[in-house]
Amino acid sequence: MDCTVQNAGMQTGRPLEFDPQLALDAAMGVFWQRGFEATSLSDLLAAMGLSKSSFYNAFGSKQQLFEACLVRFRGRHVERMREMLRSAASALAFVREMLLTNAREAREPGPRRGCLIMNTATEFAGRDAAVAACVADAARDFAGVFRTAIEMAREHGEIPREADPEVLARYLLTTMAGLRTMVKAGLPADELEKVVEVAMGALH
Amino acid sequence: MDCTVQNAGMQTGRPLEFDPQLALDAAMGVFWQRGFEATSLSDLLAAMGLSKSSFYNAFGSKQQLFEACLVRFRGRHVERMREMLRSAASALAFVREMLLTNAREAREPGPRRGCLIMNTATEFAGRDAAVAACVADAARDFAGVFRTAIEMAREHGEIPREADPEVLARYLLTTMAGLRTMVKAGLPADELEKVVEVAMGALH
DNA sequence: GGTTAAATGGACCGTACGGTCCAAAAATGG
DNA sequence: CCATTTTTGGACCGTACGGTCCATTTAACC
Repeated sequence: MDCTVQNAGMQTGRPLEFDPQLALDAAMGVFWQRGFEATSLSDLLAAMGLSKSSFYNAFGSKQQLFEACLVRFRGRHVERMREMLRSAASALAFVREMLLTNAREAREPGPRRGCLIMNTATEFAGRDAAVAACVADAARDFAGVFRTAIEMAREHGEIPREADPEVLARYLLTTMAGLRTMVKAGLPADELEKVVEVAMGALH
Repeated sequence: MDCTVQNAGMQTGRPLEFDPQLALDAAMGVFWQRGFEATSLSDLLAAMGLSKSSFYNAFGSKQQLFEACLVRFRGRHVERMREMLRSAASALAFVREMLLTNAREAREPGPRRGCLIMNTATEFAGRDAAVAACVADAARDFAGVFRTAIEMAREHGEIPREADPEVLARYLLTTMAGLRTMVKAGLPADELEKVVEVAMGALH
């Protein structure tokens, strides 16, 4: 990130040999799967394909990299949510699909990663203010998309007019976080899908 | 634990100088607050007031101690839930109170610990089978109490007769986990209390 | 008070951690 | 092909990790 900015202005000399964005993605994957504490520097170097020097040149420190990953994750997933909302048959259909997507991680074969933001809220947010801020920002963004969906649903009469979009949005975010936790706790996907239907019942 | 069992049979020689249960409680507190990875052996020794030798004599290893803490936490909190249910004005009142208790952690001044079981599900359960089993067992117990409450509520006509207690119980557990995550993410208590009311709406 | 069994403090183990530093290599612009 | 600028690998830093070991102390039983 730093280096990108530096090089943007005027560069002579050897250009970067790796793609910082790609390296960031790789790092994000590791953090996502293992969390901050359990991820060692070597884990990161291996995943990113960097030497230690390049790593510190480009990303500063483990924690700075982590924060960059949080920001990247947030941006990417908020965008994905917005796309889902745009292409959904209805606002409520989007909400259901969103929750189901979370529940269905339990069906995937590999390890359960959950959501990087929620994982971080649980593991790390209490100990570092900067990280806590990243998490809070991301949570606000996610809730914002839900809020938009709720407002749309209200316009279309899918949910009662007196519903409070802000509260319902936070409720949906809460449910999402809960689903991810239950996936990690080992509940099977089909039971979580039933839970989603119950959760949807709170909207009308 | 080991030593307790050993000593139970027939002991001559010096008796234990610390209370294993108390030490276990102290360790649980540290793990609860910081998680497994972020808790160092010295943290544990300081909190438990033990020397390294006594620690390993009595508890085997950091991870064995952690699993013992999980079991203890589970037992204690399931019992606490059962008590709450017993002394509640109604089954639904218990459910509401339970969720509100989780939401209100956001109002407490100190650091947010969440629920040791949920924290562990998020941080650690994916990496160790024994720990995952502890988490799954605890989740089943918690859900069991909710299930009992739902069945009682159904008997008393507080919720529709056609409700599925098993699914609703899992829904409540999911909501609980979500609330704890949102507390850690920094949402204020009064907003989470509104979320609880929305969540209760899914029961009827 | 001797014997015995267990707990105790503290030295010690190798390893891995996150992070720094530097000399050498390499790719661009002129 | 030279000069410049940056990357690069790898040596190196001190620290802390989780865990082992042992000589000593301690308390209970006879």
